[in-house]
Amino acid sequence: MRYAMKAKKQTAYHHGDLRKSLISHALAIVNEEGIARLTLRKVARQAGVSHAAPAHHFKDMQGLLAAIAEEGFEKMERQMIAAVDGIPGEKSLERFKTLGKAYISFAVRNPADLRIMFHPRLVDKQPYPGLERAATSAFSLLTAAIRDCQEKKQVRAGDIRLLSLFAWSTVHGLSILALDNQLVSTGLNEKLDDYTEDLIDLLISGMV
Amino acid sequence: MRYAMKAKKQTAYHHGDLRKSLISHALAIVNEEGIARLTLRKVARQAGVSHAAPAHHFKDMQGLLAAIAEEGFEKMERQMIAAVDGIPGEKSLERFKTLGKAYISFAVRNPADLRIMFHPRLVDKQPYPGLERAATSAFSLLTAAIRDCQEKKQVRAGDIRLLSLFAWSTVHGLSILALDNQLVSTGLNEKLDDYTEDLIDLLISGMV
DNA sequence: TCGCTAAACTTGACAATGTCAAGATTATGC
DNA sequence: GCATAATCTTGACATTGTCAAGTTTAGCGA
Repeated sequence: MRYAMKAKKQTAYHHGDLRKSLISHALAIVNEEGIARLTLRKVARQAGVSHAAPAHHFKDMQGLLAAIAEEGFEKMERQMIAAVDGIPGEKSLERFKTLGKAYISFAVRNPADLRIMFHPRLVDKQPYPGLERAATSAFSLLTAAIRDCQEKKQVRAGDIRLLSLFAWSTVHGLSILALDNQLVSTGLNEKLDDYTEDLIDLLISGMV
Repeated sequence: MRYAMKAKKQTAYHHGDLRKSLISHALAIVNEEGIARLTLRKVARQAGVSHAAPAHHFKDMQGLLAAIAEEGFEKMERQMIAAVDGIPGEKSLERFKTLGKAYISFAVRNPADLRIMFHPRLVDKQPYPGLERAATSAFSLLTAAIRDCQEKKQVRAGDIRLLSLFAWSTVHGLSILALDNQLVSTGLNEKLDDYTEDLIDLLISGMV
């Protein structure tokens, strides 16, 4: 259905588009059972394929995670770009604010992606140049937006790295806390959107 | 050596203080090899004990993690309290700032603890009331400090939960990024202390 | 269309792991 | 000093990640 074009070529032996199938099944597992229960063999099983099949697309578990993370950063970047699409260039602060909200929005709506994107086993991205590129590229959206605000005097001057770090920490911190359900006990989860809005206002008032 | 008192009672069969030993070996493993390589059997091996021994102190892997996390939150809280110890009560903002720095300092100096404290498998703390208490208690230090600042008009009025969330997100976000070495590529790791200082100043300037 | 090479996938095996049940050893309180 | 509980061991089982070697299929040039 989803891979109709390839499905015609599909046989009992060749899957059609196993790579995509494995990735989407892996994401489903992480979403439904948590990342602790993600297993190479389970992914293979759900894709209807032998337990060693994934190794031919991703060398090992880490390879699978890296591939998912890379696509995750790309998805996030696309959504961030789409979010600021209609906003005119002179409204720098508005664009920055929207980027931050898009980051959190992506995190909350795609918890599985975020978990894998920041998985402990992927801290060292050097073995995966594609992943490294994707992560850097997404992050540089924030940096560029802040620099733009600085140039238009809408944000205080100063070390761009410090300001980026501040913004990233805040936005990433809220994301992690939110999708860890660390907020459930505080009753914030329901009004997350409101809080996100207010939080970013606080963030900005620290930067101007 | 370390457990000299108990060591006298130690025999070939009974360890002496296996619980503490297991915890410290687990932390060492996470520090040296990363949390992905933490294994119940390895911990048992390093403690010089059979592979099933840990089960008698912690029901399972999750139980071990919960115990370590609980002690981690307690350690963090103690260090945060110690950090503000000499600061007079009227310097509310100074106290809050110091708490934030202590949080990050603890995170960076005890990466293994922090990783376990916020381990995905411990998101649901309900099965571990001690852990839940310890976590809540540590977090409430921040909240109380902010409330105190509000009462002394050193921080803007408003929803205390929002401000706490903001502070926690920022501080926790920087901690996570720092100990994930997510900052290595930006070259910030060396000057982390300076950046921490500046970051919290930004944080506060968003809150006043 | 044939045939060959490489890609895609399977089968089988191995060591390691978490966890359980049952047994052995030691400490402790009465 | 003895019963009982706490502490630890032994052995076993299903499951996992990862190889190595074999099987099936696709793509492609002649």
